[in-house]
Amino acid sequence: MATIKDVAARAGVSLGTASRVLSGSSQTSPDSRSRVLAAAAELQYVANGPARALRRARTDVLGLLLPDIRNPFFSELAHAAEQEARRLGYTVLLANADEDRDQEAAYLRTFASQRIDGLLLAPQQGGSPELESLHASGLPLVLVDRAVRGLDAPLLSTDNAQGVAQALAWLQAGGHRDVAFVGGPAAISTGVERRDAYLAGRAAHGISTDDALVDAGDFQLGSGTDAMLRILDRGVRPTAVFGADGLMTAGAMRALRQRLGDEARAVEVVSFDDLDWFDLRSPGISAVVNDAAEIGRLGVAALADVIAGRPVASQRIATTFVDRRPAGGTA
Amino acid sequence: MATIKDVAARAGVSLGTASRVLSGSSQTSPDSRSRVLAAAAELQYVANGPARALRRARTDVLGLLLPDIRNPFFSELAHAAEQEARRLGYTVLLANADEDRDQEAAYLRTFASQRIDGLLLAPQQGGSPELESLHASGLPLVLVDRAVRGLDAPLLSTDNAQGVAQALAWLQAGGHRDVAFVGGPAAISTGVERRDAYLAGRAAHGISTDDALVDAGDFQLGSGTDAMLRILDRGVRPTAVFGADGLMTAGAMRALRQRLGDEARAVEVVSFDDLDWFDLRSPGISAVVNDAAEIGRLGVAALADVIAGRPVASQRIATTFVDRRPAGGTA
DNA sequence: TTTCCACATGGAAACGTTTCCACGGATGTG
DNA sequence: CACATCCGTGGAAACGTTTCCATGTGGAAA
Repeated sequence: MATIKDVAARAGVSLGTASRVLSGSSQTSPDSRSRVLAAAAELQYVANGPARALRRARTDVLGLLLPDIRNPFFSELAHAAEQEARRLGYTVLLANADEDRDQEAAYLRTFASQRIDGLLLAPQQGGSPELESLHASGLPLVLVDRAVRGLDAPLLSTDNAQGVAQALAWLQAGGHRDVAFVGGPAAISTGVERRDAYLAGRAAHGISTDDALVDAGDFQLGSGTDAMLRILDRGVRPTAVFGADGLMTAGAMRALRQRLGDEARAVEVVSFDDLDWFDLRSPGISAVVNDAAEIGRLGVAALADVIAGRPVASQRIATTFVDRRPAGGTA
Repeated sequence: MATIKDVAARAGVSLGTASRVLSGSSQTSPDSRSRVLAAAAELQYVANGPARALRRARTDVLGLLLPDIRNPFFSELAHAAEQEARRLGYTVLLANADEDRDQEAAYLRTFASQRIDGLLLAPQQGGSPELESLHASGLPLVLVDRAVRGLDAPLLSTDNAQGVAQALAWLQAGGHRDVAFVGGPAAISTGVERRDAYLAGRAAHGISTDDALVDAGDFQLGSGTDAMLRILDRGVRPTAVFGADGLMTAGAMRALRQRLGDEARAVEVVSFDDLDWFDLRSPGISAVVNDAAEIGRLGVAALADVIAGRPVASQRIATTFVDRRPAGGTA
């Protein structure tokens, strides 16, 4: 593999000059410039990233650490973040914590060792010593989707209260009293915020406050099934279901079908997060639209600001709502 | 940020000894060992990855370049690949080509510059100069899911012919004659293989050979809708649809609903790729199960073998089939 | 013509590791 | 007791860049 030294030799210039041409950092004569470029092309020169990173003390790499890449919300977020990072000249190192604190900690160590320029993180519950020390070390850090108690970093998150209010209004318009709520983990900020907003708002929207109708999962599909089964097995018979994320809503539908068979279709469904296929089922599934792409984009932009030393504020992203109730309603 | 030099000084040993302790490469006395470890802990020493990579000429990083991370097939593959890589001591650098050749080429350059130890690639159509030269440079390379003409690298892919045969058998059992086929791109090997197997096998399974029933997309959801709309607008009226991947199948269903409304439910659907929610729709969507996780796992294992210089052979992964036709059939 | 400045260049230091080499002391064998 | 061996260590080179500093050459200004 050719080094810059080989390129310099072939071009008949010094190593320093070759570097100046190749990195474009400083003025060079048109003559040496063209000779170096030609030599580099002939030798198929590719700069050695680690060497460059070592010397410049930056890598132009951003870390993106997500809880679950198979969750469409996060894969969409990752996609948008990557596009934006690319636009800003960064490469993204994507890692998947699998909703597991140890794995998150392990990746944080890896990132620290790789000397990434900044980290975009959708954290696990409660932080970790690794996260503390990474932040304490001054690594530019931006949180997305979820907050960490006691960690002072900019956060880009959904306006959960707004989204829940939209869902509640929709439930009320449908005349529902017995609504099953499949919430998220009590240890994750989005779980808490959505649950609290729901519990606080339900009475005002004419919804039963019977807590037998409420259960929770961990934002993964199977847990939504389990939670809904627990609810149904308490003997209640909801006329609508509200899931705190897209995957758990899907899981809850599976539970409904298991217990109620074809009658499951009579139960109206609303989800926090809109998935691709929610319009394909009949009747359609209404949803709070949680703009993952926007969060990813803004997150990377904010991270770039932090890296550049510009001030950055936390931000709530507004939700919209898509009503897929068949004309005529249910009630 | 503390360096190994600081650690050595604090422990009262030479730089070389500190390195030997920290990297565990060579014997050290218990005494210096404990002193170095203590010093490292006190200083919160984190090894500088780029420096290490520069010196050792390896990074312990694998590249994973996928066409579309939002496609559940690939996000599942990525997840499994990452787990396996982690198990083998590698970090994964994940990148998303977005079904775009230029972006793929750009990432290949980035990977080359980062000096990754190996690349797991689900390529775009027809390769690229960047891919050629990367492979020519001796970078360990394993392909997943898709082949590249003229590129001699191990390939782990689905047994597309088998999967199509399973779908054909199912269609025949359902008594279908007019079957719409939404194929993949003619430039991608999986697209070609599935289409060829279907076209070659349909007559023997009692399926119409009218090519008005056949169209193609690009493996993304919207393209499935478009293809299906084209088919329907030719005036044919299929009793079943076969989609060449999960997303396009979903897209085709959207088209059916647009054109046929509630009667769309009478059209039976079978998909190459099983998605999470195919059992939730009624009637259920039958599917060829394409084991993305297995491909990801085996791909990384194969890549590790290539890196270690062990011989590696291409491999076809068998498909299974899940029949979700309601008892009693349709015919 | 002389002085000065700008600018392109060559050489060398520096980034933080790993690893080679040589040395010294302790251990074991004859 | 003498010699060979082994093992842990210190010192230094090397990895491939970027960047600082000094030098020389050109042209512009006086």
